[in-house]
Amino acid sequence: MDWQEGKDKFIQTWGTLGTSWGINRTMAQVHALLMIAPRALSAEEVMKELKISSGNANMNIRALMDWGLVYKELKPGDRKDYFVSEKDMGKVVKQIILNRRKKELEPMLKVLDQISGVEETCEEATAFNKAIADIKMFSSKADATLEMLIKAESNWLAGAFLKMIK
Amino acid sequence: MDWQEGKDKFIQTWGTLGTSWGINRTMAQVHALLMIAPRALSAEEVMKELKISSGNANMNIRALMDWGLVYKELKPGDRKDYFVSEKDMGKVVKQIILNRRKKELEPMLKVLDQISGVEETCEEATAFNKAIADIKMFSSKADATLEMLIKAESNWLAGAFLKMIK
DNA sequence: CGGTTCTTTCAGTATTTTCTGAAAGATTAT
DNA sequence: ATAATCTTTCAGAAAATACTGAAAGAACCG
Repeated sequence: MDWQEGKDKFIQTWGTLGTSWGINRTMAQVHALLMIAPRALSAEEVMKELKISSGNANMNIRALMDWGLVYKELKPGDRKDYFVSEKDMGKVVKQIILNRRKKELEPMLKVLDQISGVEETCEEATAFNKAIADIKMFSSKADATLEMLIKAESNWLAGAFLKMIK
Repeated sequence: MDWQEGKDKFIQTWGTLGTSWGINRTMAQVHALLMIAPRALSAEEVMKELKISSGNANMNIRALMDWGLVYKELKPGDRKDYFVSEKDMGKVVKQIILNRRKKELEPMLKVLDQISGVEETCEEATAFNKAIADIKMFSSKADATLEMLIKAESNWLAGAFLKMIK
């Protein structure tokens, strides 16, 4: 297989994967492109490579920077912005977990607190309280674990895996 | 807070959470509803409760059954189908991991194999091979770990957490 | 300054995803 | 069989999401 073909296939696949994780296709494709680029790319190069508009490129690159997956790089004597991706998959996953924990798990825990202990005026209410208590316990445990993981060393993932499967 | 209010809030929140995980809102809401129900519900009850059409209810309930998160329950002398949700959060998460591993991680690994080792005719191709090799190694590790987890016993998650945070 | 180059915004458009409801298909009872 | 009840399908409609490109905004240069 030649390089061009491999590259296109990878970008396409990564985009599809992103879609099923609630990340939009283009954002995932930009990420894929930067992951396999041997050097920083300008927004213009990204636009051309993926055949997307300037607005689209700009917005998705920014989103990736917000997620901490892509960094801006300035070259002396050049007015363009260049972008590089984090290439260590362990760090990529860590950033994603970090973001999602904050954006999803934390709000969920907040709501669970709010709706804990409704008045048990009927069978349904009793079942409800029990279910919510279970979910809350599980979620808190998950939250605590994730917090620990992201604070841990850079090689946390391999370590965590080892402990888990022991 | 009274029961009705808590229930609505939970269903709404669970639906929103589902959305950001690539699960459609209604499917997540049906799941939420069944999670907190003290007994099996009929499709009709689901439709009324969530104010959705029969087709929509039917399709999403089926999807939940495909995921192994909801089971059909028949009552003697009643022609309606009733549905119950898996309520043990550990099992719910396990099912989800199982499904996503099969639907996402496995195809990804396949593609990575296909695009491994493109001819190194330029700088880009070399960088590409390196990036792909990294991603492949990481993904295989993750895959192996997940396989182990889902084969482990039912209380695996709590156990894993305990080991991790120790 | 005024010109040049690059970045950002956003209203309108396009695409994708999801939902509805009526019709067709099953299943059971009489 | 025929009717009654429940389930499934699917074409078209609606809603949600993402994209474009032109215009406005910055930053830099001479």
